[in-house]
Amino acid sequence: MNQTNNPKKMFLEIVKQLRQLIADENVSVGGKLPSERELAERLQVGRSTIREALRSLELLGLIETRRGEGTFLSDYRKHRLVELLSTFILQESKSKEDVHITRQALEKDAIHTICNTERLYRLHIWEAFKEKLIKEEIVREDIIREIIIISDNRLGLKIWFLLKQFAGEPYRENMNLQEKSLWIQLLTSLQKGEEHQVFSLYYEWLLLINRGDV
Amino acid sequence: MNQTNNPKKMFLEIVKQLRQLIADENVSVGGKLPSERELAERLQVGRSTIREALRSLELLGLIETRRGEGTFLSDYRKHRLVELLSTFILQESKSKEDVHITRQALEKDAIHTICNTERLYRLHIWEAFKEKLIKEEIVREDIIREIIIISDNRLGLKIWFLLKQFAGEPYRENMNLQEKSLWIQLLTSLQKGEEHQVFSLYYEWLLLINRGDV
DNA sequence: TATTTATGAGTGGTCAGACCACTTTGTAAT
DNA sequence: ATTACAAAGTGGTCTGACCACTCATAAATA
Repeated sequence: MNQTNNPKKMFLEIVKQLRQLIADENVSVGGKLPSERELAERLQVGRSTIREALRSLELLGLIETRRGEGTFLSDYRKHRLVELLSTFILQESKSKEDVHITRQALEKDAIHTICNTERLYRLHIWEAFKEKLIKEEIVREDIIREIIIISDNRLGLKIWFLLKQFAGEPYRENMNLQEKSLWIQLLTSLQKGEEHQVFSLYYEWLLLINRGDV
Repeated sequence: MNQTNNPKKMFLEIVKQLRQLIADENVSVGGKLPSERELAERLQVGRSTIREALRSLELLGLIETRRGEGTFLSDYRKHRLVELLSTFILQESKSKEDVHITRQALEKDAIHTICNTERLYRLHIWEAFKEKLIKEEIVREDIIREIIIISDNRLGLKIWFLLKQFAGEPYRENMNLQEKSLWIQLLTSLQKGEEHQVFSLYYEWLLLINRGDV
């Protein structure tokens, strides 16, 4: 008969009302929500229904609960978009190559961004890694992460971080002399904003670390 | 004392176990999950705990429940992540900008890939849209999606699709003459593999559609 | 026999009450 | 004034009980 055979899903209604309540009472980030028992009474539903709604929001990372204390509105910047994305969507396209490509897309974009807009910060990269690079112990991850951080795309950083984990990349290996040399050149060019040269070196690096696999 | 004072969150554990169960028993899209009462017994927890986990997944749109019938695994493409998070999160402009940037990174990477490797398929793009573009009704989304599809990065496509929804972009608007003209040029260049020219036009297009905002 | 109707088992939806574990706070003993 | 203890408040979980609904089966009917 009707397209949605469930005209009412109480717990969904509660989710909506909770949002309303948060807005109305101006609950700020970190602020405390009414207790489950109080909410049950105020919204005229059973406590279990309230809990179903709260647990849903908790899975999304929108609220935080602490036993014995209460329920708190969490920083919405801590949402789990990416995590949930990876959990439920990334599984389908297990293709390792897709992960590679996507991750590299983010890396390249960060490089592009830095070369074209962030003159001030380009210095930081080189300064931050100069000594470590020349001396010894440093892993690729630290450099690349820093590059993406400086490009100031937090969402991209999150996704990149996940993809890195997911692919089980050899990102934590120590670099040999050849690779270090390459990175020194790359960072030098990056500092100068020589985009073309940076990408040239980046691709050279990709060939170097993928000398066997993929 | 400890940073995470909640070592166990049963309902989160159940969410995990449900995923495992779905994988183990090879429940396919549209397939039926065990009843709540059976799950409670099998996983050795109360029915209310099972329900909290199921309701969380339902809010995400990952499962579908029908009273009197049961619980079913729903098409993952129907998930609600985007709507939900956008209502809570997207108020912050920086997030929105991050979404823009990340999405564009994927688009640019697809263009790059096509220009450099997919000689054979470049023809398809032009052929596929030639008539529609010149004639009339076509939305941006169709073209860009096709480009990413041809670049053959399925993961990138999924993420792009999500970000597009998330940002509520004007992707479904019809294009005016100026925009169409731009795309015709762009696709022509793309077909020839003239990367530099394609990017030039791409950036021109970005300026065009963002002529007011961002 | 074929069709309709009634029944009951199974399922999700909701509620109420009971504990438990934990935190905070206030009070009483020192 | 400090410490120790008790009580209240909170989330976490379980149990049992209904309700509303769907579906398969059996019974009654044509």
